Amino acid sequence: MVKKRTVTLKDLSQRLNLSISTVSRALNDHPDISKFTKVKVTKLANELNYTPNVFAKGFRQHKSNTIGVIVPNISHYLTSTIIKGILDEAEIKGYRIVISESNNNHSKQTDMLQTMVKFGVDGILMSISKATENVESILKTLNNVPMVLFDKVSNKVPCTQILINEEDATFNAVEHLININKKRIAIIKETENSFTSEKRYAGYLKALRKHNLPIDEKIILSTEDISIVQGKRMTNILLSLKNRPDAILAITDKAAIGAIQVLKKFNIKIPEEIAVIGFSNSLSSTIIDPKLTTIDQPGQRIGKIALTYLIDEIENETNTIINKTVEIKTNLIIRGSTIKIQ
Amino acid sequence: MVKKRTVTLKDLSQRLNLSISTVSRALNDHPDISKFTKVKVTKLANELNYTPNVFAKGFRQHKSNTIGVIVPNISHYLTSTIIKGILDEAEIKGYRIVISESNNNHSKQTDMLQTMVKFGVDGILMSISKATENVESILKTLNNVPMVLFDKVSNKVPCTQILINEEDATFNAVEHLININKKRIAIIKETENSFTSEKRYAGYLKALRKHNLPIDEKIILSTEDISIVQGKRMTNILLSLKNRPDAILAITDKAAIGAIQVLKKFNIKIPEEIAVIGFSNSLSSTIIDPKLTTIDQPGQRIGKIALTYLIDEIENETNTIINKTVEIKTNLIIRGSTIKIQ
DNA sequence: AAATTTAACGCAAACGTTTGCGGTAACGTT
DNA sequence: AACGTTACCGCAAACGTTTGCGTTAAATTT
Repeated sequence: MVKKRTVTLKDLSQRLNLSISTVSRALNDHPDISKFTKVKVTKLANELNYTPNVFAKGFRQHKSNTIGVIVPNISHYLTSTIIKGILDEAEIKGYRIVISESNNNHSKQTDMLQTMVKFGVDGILMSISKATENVESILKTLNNVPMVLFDKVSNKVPCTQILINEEDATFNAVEHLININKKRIAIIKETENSFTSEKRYAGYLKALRKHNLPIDEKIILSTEDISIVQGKRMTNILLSLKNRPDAILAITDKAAIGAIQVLKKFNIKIPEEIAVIGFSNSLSSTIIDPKLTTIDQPGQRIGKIALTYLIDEIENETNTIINKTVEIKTNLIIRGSTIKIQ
Repeated sequence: MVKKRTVTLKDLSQRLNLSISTVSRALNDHPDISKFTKVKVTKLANELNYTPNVFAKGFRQHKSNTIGVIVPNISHYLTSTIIKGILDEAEIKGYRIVISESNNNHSKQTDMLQTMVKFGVDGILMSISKATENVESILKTLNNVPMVLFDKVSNKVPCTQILINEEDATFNAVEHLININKKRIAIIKETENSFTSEKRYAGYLKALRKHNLPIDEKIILSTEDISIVQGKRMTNILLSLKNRPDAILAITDKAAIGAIQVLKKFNIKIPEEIAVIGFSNSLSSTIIDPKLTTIDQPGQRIGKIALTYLIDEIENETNTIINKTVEIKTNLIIRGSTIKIQ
């Protein structure tokens, strides 16, 4: 089977006795071309199934209509949901999406960035790996390609950032716990180098202070990698305290699920004895029993908005670095882990 | 901030008093070039941070080093895991991955395919949308670009297919149920147009026949969209039977989880009264209580293997359509929903 | 010493598009 | 009648790379 020759502008021009430039302009709806030739050209182009050679095009105009997405781990539920939003919006706007995973590895992240820039992406959408120290290296390899950060962001990087209002979100969650009469609220968070975790922690503190609740270091637990097993471990620690908490706010659904599993193991009544709140509204949060009260992050919206802002920067190339922060509202989803539902 | 001029072969050639072609050949390790000039050229290229213009390159050699991935829904756990495997392998082999979602929409799938081919991908990795009727349209738009199918495949499309051994997998699952002394095993499957569902159903039938168990249409249930709610609905139907099953094999973890939730609601003992098996080993399967016995599909391996085969076809362009089927072994993960664990 | 081979390099075309510039008619304006 | 406009269209260069072919000088063979 021979590789079918693709039809080019030259082919069209020869068949129509027109110049290549005229055909090109006709297809691009240039004002210099008469209505008559335009329809003639587009008609034949359709018939012959002409498609412009993207390489020649990109080559000429230094534009690929492609944007690169870099995430730590694509199989995280929120991440894949955000990507879904990005893909949807990209299709509408006529952009292609190339994806890479950084696996939370900083040097790999820089590599991916470089590969993408070399590849000629028009812009970058990134959720940065934790502990991204070397911000300068990012900017250098970026080489003026516009970028917007989402989800995992860092205010150290000068570019627009799409993130949920972490602080408000946890603040509301804690107030919800206080409303159901909880007075000793533990938190399971990440170690300090996580930007989002710190924000959430700030919301936690703010709520406690507002309601004049004591802040007890004993029930403020941090872990490096926040997973189900870590959630279990932390919960075991909390249960070993003489003065147990009456609620656990986990910075992550996974940790919250680990917490619930441990509480169930010890036959501790949820939410009567200890209530639990997670963060993300992941699939699992509706599967665990009792269902998990959690904070919904609208993944698809985040993705859509991030891409919208990026394309805006690309197409109105102001060539100045925009450094704005867009906060997305979240929603507290109240379920059985905080309020008994019959 | 001015857009930095990128350094080209011409720049290198001028600085070195060499011709462009010599520089090009030197960088590509052409035998015609002396060792001496080669090191001279590569040295300067590194110093000036030369990177070849991908557009010019792709333009010249009609190769993009990019492969397109089309999946129905990226936020399905197995799908995102497979993509993870693809990304890993792509990085090793030096390929870029562009991703699109078909949303199980056939015409959209054709569109994506066309966009990617136009974009100049070197090959396509696809998990086809259900009810892909028009196979010819796929082949036509494919235009000789190699493709391999994974996960959701179709033997109607002539190309290599990577899939798990659905039939064996369910066969083993059913035998496991029989081993724990279950005699009346229900199945919740998809309607006929799902290739994988039919394969799994075949394994179910095979196991029943082998062990001389009756096949009862009443406990063979089909649904269009196989989700948690459908799992619940089907389970309610099963429970309304005079002659209830003593085990439920769901074609999907989601449906199995729906089943467990309904069984728990009616205080039916799992697995003593009714055992449950799912399919996929999704995250949720370890979160539901009791944990779900399920069939593990090694997503990352599937992705890795699919890409490996595709690249093989791309690089040894035999130009003949390869039509082989690669079956990946699965693993039955036995958990609390079939065997009581203390 | 002449002829042939070999090693190393340069010339220039080609890939398909876009676009600045120039050209030619036809038309309208003084 | 001479001039300026306008509407359309073509010429040709340019983007950066690869590659067939030609060239030259040195090395080798006869």
